[in-house]
Amino acid sequence: MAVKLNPHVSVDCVIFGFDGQSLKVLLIDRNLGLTPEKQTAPNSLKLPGSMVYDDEDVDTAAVRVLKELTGLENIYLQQLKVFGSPDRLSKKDDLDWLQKATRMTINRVVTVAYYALIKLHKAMPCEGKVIWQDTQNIPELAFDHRDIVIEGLTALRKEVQYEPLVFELLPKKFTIRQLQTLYEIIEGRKFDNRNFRKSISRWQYLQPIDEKEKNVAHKPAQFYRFDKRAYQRLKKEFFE
Amino acid sequence: MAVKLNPHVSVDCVIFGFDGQSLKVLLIDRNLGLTPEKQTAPNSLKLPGSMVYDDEDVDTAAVRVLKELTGLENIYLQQLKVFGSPDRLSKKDDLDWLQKATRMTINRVVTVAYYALIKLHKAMPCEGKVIWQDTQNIPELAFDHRDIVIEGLTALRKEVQYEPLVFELLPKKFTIRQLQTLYEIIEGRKFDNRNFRKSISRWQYLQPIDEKEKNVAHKPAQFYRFDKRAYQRLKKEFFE
DNA sequence: TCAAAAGTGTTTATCTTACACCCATGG
DNA sequence: CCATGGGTGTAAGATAAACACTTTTGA
Repeated sequence: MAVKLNPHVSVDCVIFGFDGQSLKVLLIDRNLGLTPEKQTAPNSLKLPGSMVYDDEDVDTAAVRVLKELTGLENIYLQQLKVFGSPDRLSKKDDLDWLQKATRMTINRVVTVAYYALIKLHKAMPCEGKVIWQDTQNIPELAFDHRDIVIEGLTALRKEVQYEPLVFELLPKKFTIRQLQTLYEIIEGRKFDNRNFRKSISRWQYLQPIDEKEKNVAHKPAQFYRFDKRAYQRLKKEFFE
Repeated sequence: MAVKLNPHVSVDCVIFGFDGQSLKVLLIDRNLGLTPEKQTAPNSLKLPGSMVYDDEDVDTAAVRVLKELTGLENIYLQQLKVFGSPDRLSKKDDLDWLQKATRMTINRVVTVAYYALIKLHKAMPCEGKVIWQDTQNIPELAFDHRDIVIEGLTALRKEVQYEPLVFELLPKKFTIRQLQTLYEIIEGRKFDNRNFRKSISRWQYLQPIDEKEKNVAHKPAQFYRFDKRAYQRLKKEFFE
């Protein structure tokens, strides 16, 4: 076999956000700002991503993509899966776009997919350039990015059972109702509010703060915060 | 930035086996069969792996490595994690070995790690060429392979909680005691035998067969088998 | 005073844990 | 007949699930 054995390596990020009503995923529209004749048809939406630079750690590349796009650092970020099929670039439009965008001759890209959780209200720097797509309804996307998003949703649904990931999606202060709604959306089922409150009342790292809702036409809700230090301490104790 | 952006991509497999007493991981000794002056010092042990061929799916490369090494197909195989630090090849011995083994000039390799579960008694084809290392005691290995093994153990311990992976490690017919021992080793804790039997008695996919132990100096144990079809049917029903 | 969401307890069923003895076999 | 591991049940505590009314606020 004549070997070249050097595919390009990229990272792609499935970035989740929660706006209070639904779970969203961040997509980039390749056509924004282009004249119609230059636009890519028909699947112009893609995940944010980048080639991995020479001498750059793969995980670091994912952090860089997040930073460049949202301006945020210290974001919850996990490797999801490698998508390494040789026919990932089989759609001609995608391949053309990639060659133009990178100004390189590219035959193959192996991508490392990540998923990230952000506090949506904080990520405003990227406003205008991006689309927050509802996860209930993911359209066809560029490359195999729709598969990647679905894989990300599956991973999130699994992990949320064992890790307090929801607090990465909620604002710093939040109500029990917001917390419950988020769990309901991610898990795709409803909870009894009393039983929900009972179960979370055992979470010592969930702490009421000295503040309530204002200007609401009903009994104002107590705000809570996630005490990350307490969580890490309790977790450590548990493993001893 | 002057970009080359084309690291080599490899796969490495953490292959677990269970011999009835302990959990083992398969390692390759690079020095076997070499004269002393040609040997790599001092960490000659490595994980089985390969470069990903041009036009070869990354997952397929992992399947190929398993097939070439053990002769086995249809092995339980999962992506574990990508190890993509640029200084993975920082040990000079490792880099030298790699250049010789591949006959290529290589600066960087991004590897996709997998973990696999095999029925140890079946994997005899690879006898002699490999070492089955006890997972209680993983020595320093080539590259970052020790980190990869530890990551594999962590993933196995987590997954075994939610998926019936143990049956991939046990022979086709096995006793409840073997099953319990395997869980105890993987999870690193002891179970009460009565409570263990009670909990697994609910597993409809665990079926007694018409055979018992022979030639044992005590009451012979009942053999059981894992009914994969039943498991998949029950799992499907559960999600509806 | 009404509408709207917040917050609160009890009962029942299920699951988990702790614990001790008889059974079948080979030597 | 003895040594060895196989196999069995019960009671107490913890957890999960079902279910309805009062409270506080703004309009």
